[in-house]
Amino acid sequence: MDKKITIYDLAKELNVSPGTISRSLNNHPSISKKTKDKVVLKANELGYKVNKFAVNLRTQKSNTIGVIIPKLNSHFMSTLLAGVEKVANEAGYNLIISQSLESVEKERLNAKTLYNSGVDAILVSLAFNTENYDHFLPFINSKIPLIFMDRVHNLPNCPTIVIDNFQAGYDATNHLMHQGTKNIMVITGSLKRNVYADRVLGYKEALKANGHKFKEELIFETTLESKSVDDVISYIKHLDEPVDGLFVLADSFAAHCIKALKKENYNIPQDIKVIGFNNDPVSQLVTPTLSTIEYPGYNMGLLAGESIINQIKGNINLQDTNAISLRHKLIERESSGN
Amino acid sequence: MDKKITIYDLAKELNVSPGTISRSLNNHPSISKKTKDKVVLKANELGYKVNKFAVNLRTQKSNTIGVIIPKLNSHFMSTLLAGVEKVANEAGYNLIISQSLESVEKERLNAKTLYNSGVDAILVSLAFNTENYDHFLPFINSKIPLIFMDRVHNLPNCPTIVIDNFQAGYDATNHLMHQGTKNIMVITGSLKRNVYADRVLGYKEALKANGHKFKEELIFETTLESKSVDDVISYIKHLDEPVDGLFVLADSFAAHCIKALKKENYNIPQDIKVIGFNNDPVSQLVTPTLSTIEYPGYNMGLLAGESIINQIKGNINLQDTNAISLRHKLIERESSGN
DNA sequence: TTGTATGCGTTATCAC
DNA sequence: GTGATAACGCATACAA
Repeated sequence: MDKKITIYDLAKELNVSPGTISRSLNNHPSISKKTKDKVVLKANELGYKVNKFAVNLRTQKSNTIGVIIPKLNSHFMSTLLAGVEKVANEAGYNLIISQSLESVEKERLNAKTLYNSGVDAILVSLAFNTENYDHFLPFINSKIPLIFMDRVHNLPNCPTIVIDNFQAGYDATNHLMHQGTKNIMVITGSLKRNVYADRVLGYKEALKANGHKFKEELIFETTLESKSVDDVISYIKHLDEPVDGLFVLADSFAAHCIKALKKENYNIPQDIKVIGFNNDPVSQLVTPTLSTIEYPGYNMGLLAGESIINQIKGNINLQDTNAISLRHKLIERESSGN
Repeated sequence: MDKKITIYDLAKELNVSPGTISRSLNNHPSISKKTKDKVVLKANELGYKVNKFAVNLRTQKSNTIGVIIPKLNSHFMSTLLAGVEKVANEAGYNLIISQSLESVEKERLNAKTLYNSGVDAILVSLAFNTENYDHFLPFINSKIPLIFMDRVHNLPNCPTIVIDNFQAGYDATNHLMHQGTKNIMVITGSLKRNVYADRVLGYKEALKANGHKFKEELIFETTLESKSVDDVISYIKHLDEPVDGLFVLADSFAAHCIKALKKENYNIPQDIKVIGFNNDPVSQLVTPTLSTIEYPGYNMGLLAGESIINQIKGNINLQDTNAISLRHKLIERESSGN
């Protein structure tokens, strides 16, 4: 375990050539079973371990997949990542994970670092404020597979994995209206991001379908961080026409809103019906329990992992899989009940 | 952006030797500023980018830190990781993250993979059921820095970063008793892990200090997964002497317990006072809000990152930092009130 | 089926 | 202050 032993050592030890050692270890078809067995045995005996650095240099591959996500410590993201990790791991790939912390600058830096690290592929979920996508060009130009997950953007040859946010927004809004709400406010994250923008579009469409008029002042854009709750509440309190429905595009923030509203003596769901998004564990733990849209984070991760590995290995038809859309589901709980 | 350009290309282009290029790019002191500038300029012009694979092979370093944690999708772990990532990133290190999913087998596999990947160091938080630590030996023998975070074990030359779980357990129990509880039950994760075992020790000590007798049947070991809540509740219901205090060693599980108890018509905190652990966001969102022990996950991550990088760079005295203990804090909320 | 030889792109040791 | 040159450890094209 002290000195590093190489294929040359094995070669000397067994009186064969280094090439034979290399081929044996890689299970190359042209090597006799006898030789292979001999080599593998000796390798184990001497505690041989391939030098990945050399392999990487030789093959110009790293067996590594880069990941850029906004935040590690959100339930959705870490669940998604757990899915990616599972698949990647089983396929023998390592994950290099970096977070943009919702800032383009950091995202740009991360992209550069990952590119320079020589990742074989990259998985991205965009930051709140990304509007320019040039930092992904190196990957595209170098034909390094790039897949967007959840927070996506259309770039040539970059598949996307999403849910139908438009339909989900529609479903949530529709549900609230069926429960009798007339004046539904939407609390959203950055509208630069498809996940939020599309849900808002769905919201608008649902209003229309139910014969309601869209009012700009009922869209409230925020960072969805807990500290912003007060802004939301005071905004709600000062609206001319009282809000009776709240569509919050993240469960964790919805939970904070519910808590703050209760403190202000609003009854949920009697005064205001609330629906969230994500089916975060917290949605079942708040009082009242939170209606929400189920969001298949883990499956999204699995799928992203599988897709990117297929792309690395080249066994995929890009045309076929330009956008994968997963199924969402409305979950009715107490916060939107009657 | 098409063809990869190397230091040889730059050398030819500028009529100097590859060595000079390399030195210039690495800001070697023996190179004249004039040459350096010239080289850097040309490098940018041609879009030169170092080949990390070659650098790694040459230096036998990867600028990469491996991480093994039980689960990505827990608030504490992802927060801790966010801290590590921040430090590592700033220091130019990449993180290769893998999860054991609370299984030794997977942990062992991950360790092997990371070792073979040639990580420069490794950060570990142990799985529930790890009892044999041989899979970490290769790192120790190869003098690859290894630091345990939170769920730790004492191995030679492997510093640990923890909180004082004994004291925290003591504090939590003591608090409950000061609130008037007489019969406190502990819901714990695997007692093979220091984080849980030490808290239970603290619990026992607090009992003793308050003149109470320890009863074995008041320790309930579980996976702390939400599906196990029913077992806990039915156990509680069938105890001879009614439980009036609950010390749950994870907030998320405590939240589930509270919910289940309320469903069984227990009043919290009147019938049973509850305290959790971690100060997970959910602790502020449940009703009643959950008393807990603040757990500095992010700081732990920062510290782990800093320590491991110091160790990689060799500027540290191992003796001095064999165990770093961070400060915890009791947070009193409604669930343990009067 | 196996051996030989070269190159992957750097860094580092000697020279000069 | 700069240039040659030899590793680093492996995979592979070409020979045999």
